[in-house]
Amino acid sequence: MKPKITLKDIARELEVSISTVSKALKNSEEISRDTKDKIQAFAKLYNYKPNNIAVSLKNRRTKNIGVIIPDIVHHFFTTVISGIEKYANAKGYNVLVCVSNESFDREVINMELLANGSIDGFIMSLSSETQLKKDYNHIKEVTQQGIPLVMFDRVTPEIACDKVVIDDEQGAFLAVKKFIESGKKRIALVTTDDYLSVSKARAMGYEKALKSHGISLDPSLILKLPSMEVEEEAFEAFFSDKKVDAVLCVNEIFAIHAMRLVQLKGKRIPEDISFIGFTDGLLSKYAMPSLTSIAQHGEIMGEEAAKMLIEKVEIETEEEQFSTTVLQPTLMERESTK
Amino acid sequence: MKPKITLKDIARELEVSISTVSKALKNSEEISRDTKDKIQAFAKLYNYKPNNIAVSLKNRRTKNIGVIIPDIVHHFFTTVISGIEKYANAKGYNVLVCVSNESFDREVINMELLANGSIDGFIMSLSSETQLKKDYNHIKEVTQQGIPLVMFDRVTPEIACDKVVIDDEQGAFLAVKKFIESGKKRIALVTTDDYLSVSKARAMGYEKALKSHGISLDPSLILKLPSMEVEEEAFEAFFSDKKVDAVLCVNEIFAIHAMRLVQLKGKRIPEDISFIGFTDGLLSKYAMPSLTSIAQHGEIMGEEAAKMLIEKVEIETEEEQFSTTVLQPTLMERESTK
DNA sequence: TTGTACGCGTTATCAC
DNA sequence: GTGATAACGCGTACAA
Repeated sequence: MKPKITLKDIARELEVSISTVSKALKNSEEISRDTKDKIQAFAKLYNYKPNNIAVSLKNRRTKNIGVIIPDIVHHFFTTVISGIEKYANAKGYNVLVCVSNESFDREVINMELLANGSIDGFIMSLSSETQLKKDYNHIKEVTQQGIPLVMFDRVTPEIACDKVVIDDEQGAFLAVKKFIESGKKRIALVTTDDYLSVSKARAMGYEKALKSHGISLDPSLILKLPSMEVEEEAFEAFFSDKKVDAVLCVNEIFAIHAMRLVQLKGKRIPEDISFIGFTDGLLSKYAMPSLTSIAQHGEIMGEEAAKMLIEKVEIETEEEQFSTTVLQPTLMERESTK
Repeated sequence: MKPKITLKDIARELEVSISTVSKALKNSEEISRDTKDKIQAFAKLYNYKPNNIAVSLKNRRTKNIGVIIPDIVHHFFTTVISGIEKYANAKGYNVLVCVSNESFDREVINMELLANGSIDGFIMSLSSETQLKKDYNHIKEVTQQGIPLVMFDRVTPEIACDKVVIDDEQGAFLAVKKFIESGKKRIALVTTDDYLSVSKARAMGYEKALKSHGISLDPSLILKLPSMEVEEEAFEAFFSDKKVDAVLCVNEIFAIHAMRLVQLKGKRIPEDISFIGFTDGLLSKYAMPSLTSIAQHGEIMGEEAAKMLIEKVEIETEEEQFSTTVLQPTLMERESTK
């Protein structure tokens, strides 16, 4: 009920001009000690704070950064947001989060909305639908307008911008290597369709690791799900059918699910069958048995992305110099392997 | 590269006035078909979109809503955000998420920042530190400025505003009732210190259920942790010491942890000891055995909060009529009870 | 030392 | 039918 006070209000009340007030509050040398004191005291009393919107309009800088992610319920993305928030807040930026919900349309709508002045730059990870359609026009428009963009995790070579990813291929490689070194022979891969950039890279790491250890690839040991949804029957069929002694899953949910299934069938983990999953989240940590997993270091990824973005936002030059930061995954060994 | 085009640019290019352009793009009747066509075509060609910041400044409406949560990595809060986003986006609002990280100072900073014009209203859940300090001045200031506020989950009677909570007491009551009806006698409670509003309510439901079934309260069966961090030794001590046949935990992490512990001690779940946890998240669903839990319906909570907020934001009247929506928790029965 | 004037991009009112 | 003007709140170059 006491609306925010403006420069104008102070000026009227103290019978000075608006610019005097403005300068006084910035402690400008131009203004006399006396008037400064008077104005500053008054401003503090009424708790004056400049209106962000007006400042944004004037500076053409919002101090907001827009984050577009496919999903907020997945642990990995929330850790990335944490990292972004941490760095951005420290630099005085707010974070505007929009969720595309894996939908191309929502991604487009959100980006267009935010691009109209609400933010100084974007950090985003592609929705699966976008990766499927391979339609990146909405993103190209944004970059053409000169709005800085950093992509993370789910990226595409079609867009020239800064990127932060983990070495997914290397992550899968490490996992398979671990299996082989502990004597496993029939190593399965549970993944999603190749249109997801990360799944593709992980599949490549899987193949490469087998090859480099002289094990030939058996395509029947690869289970490809159409999306990130767990499909009960597919799992059931795959695991009753195949004889495998190790399983690499592209996310922890697949892994937990599969572990459950084989345990119900009376197999022991890790003696009969070992498991490794991507995404080192709570599920991995608290699973029974706990799941060895490939940490994607989401928080670091977020910090790094925010750092890259803010650098671009605050720099003046027009030079188009983009870089890709590749973070190294780490294998977190737990009970599901040995 | 090609900076955003403005009304002024169009006006200059087409040699008409700015106001003509503005009206033409709003399809005003005042403007002739011809000029409208010309202007609209030009605008579409150059992909004109009004600048949100300028519109906000003019309307004193940002179409942004600020969300302040203690933690973004916890599943419950992300489901709430999902619900908020869903409803808010449908109504044309953006969601600005800030994380207080359970810190009083960050909560204050974030609120003050957003309150200076960046948002039309707040949705928030108190940080634990704020509940501990019982200092709500930053929130009072915001409401006194006339900024609408909806609190959810962790609320306080000290602030007059709309609220959405679940009936935590009832949730705990349901859980304990379930235990008793399946023949359990020595029912433990694993909770946090009382300053967390929800923990307090849950403890009350626990006591009430025992009492109403003629079981006397045994304080030694209550384990109080100082925070939401798992304290290994405290768990260890509690579960080797006490003889209990059922455990209610105020969050799923406590529950999973405790289940792990007793399983390693050779107890069978649910035959020897049953478990129920709050927060029906992924951990509950995928635990071994899966955890019976009290669903807090975060998404519905978020939608409801967003609905209440946007109603207040869009209504003109000054009447101070606040309401509290109490959602009913649901018991999701899984393998950890029977 | 203080005040005037202008611009950021938009919209609404009023005059021509 | 079209355009000029003021206003939203702020900051700053320039004038007094």
